[in-house]
Amino acid sequence: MAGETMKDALQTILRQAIDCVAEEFYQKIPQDIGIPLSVPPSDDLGDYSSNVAMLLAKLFRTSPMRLAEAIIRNVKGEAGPIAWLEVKPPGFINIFLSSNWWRQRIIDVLSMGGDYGIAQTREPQKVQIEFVSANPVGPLNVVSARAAALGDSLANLLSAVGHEVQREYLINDAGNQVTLFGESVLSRYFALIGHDYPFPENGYLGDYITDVAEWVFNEHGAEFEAIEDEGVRRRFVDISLGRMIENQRQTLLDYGVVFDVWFSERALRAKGGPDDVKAILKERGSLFREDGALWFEATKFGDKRDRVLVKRDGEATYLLGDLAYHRDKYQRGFDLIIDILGPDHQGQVAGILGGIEALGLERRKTRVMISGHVRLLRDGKTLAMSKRAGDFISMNDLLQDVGKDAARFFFLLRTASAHLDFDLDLAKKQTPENPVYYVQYAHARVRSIFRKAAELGMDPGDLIEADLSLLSDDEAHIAKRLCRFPEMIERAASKHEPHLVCYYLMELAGDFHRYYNKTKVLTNDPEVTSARLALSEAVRRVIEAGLKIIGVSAPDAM
RNA sequence: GCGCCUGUAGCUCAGUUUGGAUAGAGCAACGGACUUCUAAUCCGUAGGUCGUGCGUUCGAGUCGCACCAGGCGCGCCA
Repeated sequence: MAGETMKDALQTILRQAIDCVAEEFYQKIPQDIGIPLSVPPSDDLGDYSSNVAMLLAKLFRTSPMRLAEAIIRNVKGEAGPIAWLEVKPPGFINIFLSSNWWRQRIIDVLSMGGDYGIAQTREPQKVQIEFVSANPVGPLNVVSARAAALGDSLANLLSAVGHEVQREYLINDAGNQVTLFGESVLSRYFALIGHDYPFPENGYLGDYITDVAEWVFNEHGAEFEAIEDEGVRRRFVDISLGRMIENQRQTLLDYGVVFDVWFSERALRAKGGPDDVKAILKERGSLFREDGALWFEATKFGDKRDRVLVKRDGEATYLLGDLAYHRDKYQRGFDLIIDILGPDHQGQVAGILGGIEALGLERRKTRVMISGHVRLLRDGKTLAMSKRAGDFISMNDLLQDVGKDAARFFFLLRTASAHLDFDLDLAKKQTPENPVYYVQYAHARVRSIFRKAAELGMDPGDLIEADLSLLSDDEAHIAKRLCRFPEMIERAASKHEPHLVCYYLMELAGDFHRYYNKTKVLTNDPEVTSARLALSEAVRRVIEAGLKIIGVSAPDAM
């Protein structure tokens, strides 16, 4: 069923039935009606359920119950997976799939290998996701860690449903903060080579500045002594900056995140990006001068106030650079541009989107997501952090402390925009309170069963050949969950909500843990054992696939 | 003041996009299960004015309006 989920199939079947009923009632139904399908609250209400009769009753001038009855009379599903249908007041159509059909789906999982849940969408899009994009003047912090988990998982999800995804990191390598960073490092560096150099006002105080200075000194010695020379100074700053960027890249790599493009803002400026934006906006009549500054008439494009693009001193503002950047993205031909911004950037969203529109670009191609605040808790208390003073928990510290798997999983446990309390003690605990281990343990348990089987000299044979009809209804219930994996992936991808993956995995792991405690997989009956091993292996593969999407490892043993 | 986010069990949160059936999970509490493929697990008990009010609807945690509470953002900073 590559590319088509169970839901799609059922919708088609219902649609056909409704068309038949429409003829019966001499009614035309609009083409664009959707057929809502949901999973009912309990198993005795069916495997899927639709309220479509309640929605169409008025149109058909009949009661929801009568319409629902008429629809199920017209369902032709003899050969299909539908076992029977029921109508329940006030007009639900409940669909029961045959238990045997569910069991057979285990084969799908096993035969599709790592591709289970990976479907081709109807319209593959070229998508760009830009995230993290932290200033290269310091180590990444925990907010970046959250954005990284979010962006990378979302990218994985969108790829999984067939989009072509590019991960991009914008390097803010132009501007004041870079100068300030350079001066800060320079001061430490000069101390190392035995000279005085004033530490800049509002300079960066963190230890990492000294680390960078030491690194430069170790690599290049006193080579930058002649700092008065503009060329020497520029090289010093570039080298220091490069070191910092490399540091960030390494941290992200440790986190399992690899960017396809590292986009330099400086290069964009050199290409004249900001000038082009000014020219276009001027031509379109969206600029004006006031108080010696150049303004963009953002209020005409949905912003609540106008925005400065070029300051009185001739310097470009952040917004101008960002508009140039977005224009560049549009020129690169993406169908969808996703920006994941930190919570402190929410104030500029209206300006960016307004500017995009003012440039004559399709505003709706850009989707801005705000990744929420992160508050770290230790011993039940909030950790205060100050970046300028260099007193904060970096992303590196976090990875050292709780590890990549716990960090990524915890960040995805909340919806993207909500504030998040990250309990460092909990994330470290190797106890059932910690959901990461719960899921990983289920995976390791399956591996363990197979190890045991081998130890006992059992030959499970080719699992695809297993006689799945030997499985019980309890086991079919797990197969149902497996079938919903592709639906969940599609939903998570289209809604841009990677956290759904975590919740699905916790439920599937729960199913398996319960099963494991209740049922022995390895038995004296080779046929039953094979069938149970097939189910277990299918569970393992789905857990592995789900964990892969959120960038968490699937251990063989714990 | 304006904008964004949040308010669901003692705690941390799903569920709100597209209204639907007895509102879910984990933790904490209490009581149980290890001669067993890993007890990092499982079984059971208990726990709720879905912030408040009004409205729309056959039906509202979900939609609309108003209000209350908390967080954040509102620069010719990035």
